[in-house]
Amino acid sequence: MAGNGEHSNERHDRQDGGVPIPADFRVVNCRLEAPSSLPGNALPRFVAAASVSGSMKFWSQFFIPTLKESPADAEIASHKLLVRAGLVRKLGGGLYTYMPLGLRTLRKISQACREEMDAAGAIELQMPHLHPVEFWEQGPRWAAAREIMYRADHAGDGKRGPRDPEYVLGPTHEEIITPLVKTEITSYRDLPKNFYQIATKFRNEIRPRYGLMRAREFIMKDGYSFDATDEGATQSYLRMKDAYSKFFSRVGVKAISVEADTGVMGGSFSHEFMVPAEVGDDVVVYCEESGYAANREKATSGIVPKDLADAAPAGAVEEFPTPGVVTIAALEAAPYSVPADKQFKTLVYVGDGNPFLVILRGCDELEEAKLGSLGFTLFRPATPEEIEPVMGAKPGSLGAVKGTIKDPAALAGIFADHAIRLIGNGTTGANRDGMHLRNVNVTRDLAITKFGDFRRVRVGEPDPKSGNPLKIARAIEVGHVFKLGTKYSDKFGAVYTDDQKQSHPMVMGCYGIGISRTLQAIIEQSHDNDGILWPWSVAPFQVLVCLLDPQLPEAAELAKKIGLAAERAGADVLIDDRTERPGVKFKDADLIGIPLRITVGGKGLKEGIVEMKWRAQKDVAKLPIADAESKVAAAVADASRA
RNA sequence: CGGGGUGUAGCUUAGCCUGGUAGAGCGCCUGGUUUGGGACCAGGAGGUCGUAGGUUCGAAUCCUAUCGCCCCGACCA
Repeated sequence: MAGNGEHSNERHDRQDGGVPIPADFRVVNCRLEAPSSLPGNALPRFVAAASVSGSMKFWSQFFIPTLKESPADAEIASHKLLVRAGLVRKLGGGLYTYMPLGLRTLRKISQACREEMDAAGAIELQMPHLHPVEFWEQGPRWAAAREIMYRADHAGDGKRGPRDPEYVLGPTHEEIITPLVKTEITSYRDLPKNFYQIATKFRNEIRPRYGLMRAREFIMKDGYSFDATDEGATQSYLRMKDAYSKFFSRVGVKAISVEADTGVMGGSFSHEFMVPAEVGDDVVVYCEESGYAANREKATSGIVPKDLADAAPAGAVEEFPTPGVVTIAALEAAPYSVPADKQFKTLVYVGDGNPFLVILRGCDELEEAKLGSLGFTLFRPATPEEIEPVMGAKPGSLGAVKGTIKDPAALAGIFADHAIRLIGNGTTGANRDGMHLRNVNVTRDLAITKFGDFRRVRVGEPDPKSGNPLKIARAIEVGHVFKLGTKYSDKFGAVYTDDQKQSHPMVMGCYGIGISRTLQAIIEQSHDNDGILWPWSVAPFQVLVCLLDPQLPEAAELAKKIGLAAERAGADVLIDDRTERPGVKFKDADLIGIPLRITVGGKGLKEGIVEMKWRAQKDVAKLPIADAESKVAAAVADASRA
């Protein structure tokens, strides 16, 4: 390239047949050095860029910045290890650079995912990250989705002009793939189809934390299936669920699938893949005996017998004064002494602008996610200012007894948890401050719009299947399969024509795997006090040749030969050729967690041996030098087969 | 968005309460002694104490604002 900025004035000047340079691009003092002027060891090398494996790497020429101490902002083991082992570095809250070592594992996870998706019949494509906002505005969930979306306007002078296009950064891609399929697929002959991509997603997490666990920018495999029939969609769904199980076991993650919240979509269903972990921010309810497992947002229990008969009224409703009593606990105490499970809890929510009531037992907690089944697009707890004009009293004295609500016409509904039928006759607020009602009978006195399951399940309650006590554990969600139905295809008009010339909406499913989150989940699930224990399948390198005396030519030569033997056997090999003391090398080796370590040193050479040690095991095998290459190759072959 | 905390060298941090012009460990550089589980000795570089105001003779320290980060809650894959 010419060494001045003259051509910056020429529109679309071509540089050496390369890309055109826009007229406003100014080249200042730009000079490219000829490759021959580079020092010999800096000559560019061309290797298969997309390949995870490749020629073995030498630590001294690679880049693995390990740390002795954990960063101050890391709370959990996997986050600390990610940073200490040099896998990631933080740019800002919820934003991480994948360092060379971390990128290798990330690629292996992606590749395993890709292979399982392909094997299950899914087809890879790649959609833009930058979405014209109209696609979202036309979609069925713009109001809710915009809360987590980033806007991406042209930076320019810092303001978006009225005629500038407006973009958002994609948090997921239903709104993009559905219009695509609508225009490209119109016949039943082209169905079913299942598309996926592995791509970065952007979500404005209210509170990013735990490193890659909850990030603003993260890598996700997202897939979307399109079927002609509901039955076909179920088949697609089950095929994906099966592929997910294969994927997680392949990358060494013990994930369990649980029933998940389906939100506003009646008739659809959903499973999440969960990794049990102390630090998980999801909660799983399960029963080992029956195999029942569900996200707590969705979980039900069998505390209400199916054959429960409604209680007969215990007497006339009676108002009694309760000055200052505004909590369940206060009414439980003397002198009232009403047990919490004999109280009605009346909550006021606002759904799409209209207040509605939720009635629970006093001893139960609302599981807010379950309100999603009521069909509101957005809902939230009502404020005290909103409550009083409708109910006639402040929170603490509320109830749903017929005739006591000040403005019942304002309510969008009164929704009751099934468990209130266990109360039969109980106590509730009178909708007059300082007053409650007793002898309130569920059937006689309450005008329930609809019964449903709204309460949060507690540990030890009977499993809905077997009746055994339910257990509860924290978990990390790493995958989610969702049968969507026609929510998006209806909205975007993604229809096909069947063999009777009839038009139908396609039946969709969507499927996500948190690739970067899985990376961290593996570490969270597989580490010890010294560092990471990588599963063979995703280890950034599988064999580490620990060369203790790189200055000894025969040691260095042997290390290289063993490394090559391991590589020929199918392993990715790292040779630690740094001039560090042995202690440092061993500590680093344990920290970065390469599964198989071969130690080559002057001391061993004198004995005529090298050492072979698995990261996950304590014992060290001494291999005669003559056997070293074949023994290592055999170990690699064994591990690769497992 | 509410509550709490915190910001000092690349990393981990002391000093702050009680104002007097910044100290350690790790890492890094130089030299030497070492060399099979994070060596030792000597020397060295590196900090406008997040930023902006204010109080004061004097501010890392006190006050105000602001930004970042962390924790709890709400919310969310």
